[in-house]
This record gives sequence, C-alpha cells and structure tokens, in this order.
Amino acid sequence: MAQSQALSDDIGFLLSRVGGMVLSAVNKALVPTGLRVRSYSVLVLACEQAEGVNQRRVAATLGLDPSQIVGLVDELEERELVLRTQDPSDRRNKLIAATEKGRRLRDEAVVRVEAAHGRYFEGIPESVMNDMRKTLQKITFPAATD
Amino acid sequence: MAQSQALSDDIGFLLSRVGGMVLSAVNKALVPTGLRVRSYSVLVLACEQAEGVNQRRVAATLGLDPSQIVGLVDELEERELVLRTQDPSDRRNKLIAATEKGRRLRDEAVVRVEAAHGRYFEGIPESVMNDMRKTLQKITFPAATD
DNA sequence: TATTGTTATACTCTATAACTATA
DNA sequence: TATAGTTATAGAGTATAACAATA
Repeated sequence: MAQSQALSDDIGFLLSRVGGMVLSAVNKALVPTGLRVRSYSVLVLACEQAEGVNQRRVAATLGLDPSQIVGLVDELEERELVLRTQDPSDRRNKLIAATEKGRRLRDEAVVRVEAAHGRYFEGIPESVMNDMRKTLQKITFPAATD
Repeated sequence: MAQSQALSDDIGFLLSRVGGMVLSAVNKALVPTGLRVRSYSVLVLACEQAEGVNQRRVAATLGLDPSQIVGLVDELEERELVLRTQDPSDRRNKLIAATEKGRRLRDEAVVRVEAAHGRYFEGIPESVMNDMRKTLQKITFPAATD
C-alpha cells in the first residue's frame, strides 16, 4: 500500500503543505499590526497569564529553541507590548507579561487571524474541525492526556 | 469567542506546528537516502507518471516557486534518479521522469517516511485520519471537487 | 552540576525580480 | 505577448554551540 500511495494522499505532506499555506496567509493578514506569526504567538501567550510566562515555556509551546525567543521578546518589549521582569522566586527566570497596549493589539490581531483562517476552513463541518483540532493537540502536547 | 481563544486551540497554529514537526522528523528519517523532504517530494511526483511531469506542475503541487524546482531537479539528475528531457510537443516544457534507480530509492524512502509518520499518528482512529486527509486535500487542491 | 537566558554563527528555506528560449 | 525554465540575490527561519548569572 505504501508503494502505490500518491504524494497527494500523504498525510505528512498535506499537513506541512496546509500548515505552510496558513502560516503565510496569517503573516500577510498581520502586516497592519507590525506582527508576524512568531511575535503574534508570543504576544498571545503573554496575554494568557496575568503574571507572565517564562521564555522557556514559550519556547516549548512554540516548538522553538529558547535562543530564538530572545529576539522576539526584545521586539515586543521595544514596542511596549510586553514587559520582561525578573521572577522574584527564581531570579534566573524572566516573566513576559502583556501590557494594556499589548492586549489591545492582540485583540485586533486575533480578529485578523480568524478572518485569514476563515478563508481556508469555511465549509468544513464543525465536527470535523473539532476532531482535527483534538488530534493535532494530542500530537503537539502528548503530555496533556485529555 | 475569538477573544478568549487560547493559542493551543488555534487551528492554524496547530497545523503549522504539527506540519513542522512532521517535516523535520521526515527529514531526519530520510538522511540515509541522501534526500530531504523537498527532493523526496519531487522524486515521488516523477515516479507517478511514466512520461514525466513538467516542472511547473511540480511547483504547483508542492506550493513552491518554479525557480526553486530547478535546483532540486539538478540534484536528482546528478544522482541519476531522474531524467530531464525536452517535451517534443512543446519544447519549452521539460519532463522530469524517474529512472529505475530513482524508483528503487523512492521505494526505500517511502518505507522510512511511513515509519516516521507512524510515530506521530499511531493510536488515532482510521476514520479521523481519513476525514483529516480529505479536509486537507480540499484545502490544498480546491479545484479537485471530489 | 544543572538551568535560564543570552549571543553568535552558519545553514536552509522563502520570496522576488530579471533573463532566455520557445510559443 | 505570454509561458516554461533558469539565474541571482536578499531576507526570514532554523539549528547549534558557547557563555554568564543563578540555583
């Protein structure tokens, strides 16, 4: 069966292909905000916890090397969208927390991102989207047993 | 609803994330063949049609710019895995066709790729995988109304 | 000794424009 | 003039190793 499988039936090919399409569409949709997918993702994570997230956790969630987070946070910090503070309980940690300005930009950006997604996923049944979401979450975060 | 959505529920994020994971796993699995995902994909397409595919079609299927195909085909041609011949019916076209050596390497590579996929997708119900495959195909190739 | 964040570097991938040959 | 392939180049993303501060 592997022998006769066409490339267009290959699930890995399809995932990478659609992932790439969505990524570049979202990058285009984000142009007016001055964000890109990477910096947008960091900002969204910073908004999720009032006390802030440490860079290690951001790196793990995004699947990036911690060294790549530095520049992204630098950029957001310069625009005053996030604050980088030292964790008092462990001074090696830095906590990245969104500012009010950051939250406002995130809200605007989320709308743009959703609109970009819409173009790709409209017409697909809700149940199929939910199954796909759960499957992808299981693969991305195997620890979370849900 | 958009406002409260966490990044880990974002379907675009999940697709890009898993797409990237699979891509890099497949690249690692392909090391013994001397292929990478890109050149592997071109080889598989070249095997699909005995008469060969033109580079424009390869570019469209892979979602790449035609200029990026040139180097990939060069590489495969140097290893005698494909032949690049001129289409007699339209001499602007070049047809990329797999050699016997190319087909043998493809067969070996497919096995490695399937094994790499297995690690990510094992335990996911067949029906869910089929729905996901169909959904992704619909997004990638909207023309094929299937 | 191990961990967080940082810096630096080299490599791959991506996007774009311009050129040639054919139609 | 339009299309297939090619070349060249700049920018973005990726991977790795080494370092300082802290635990």
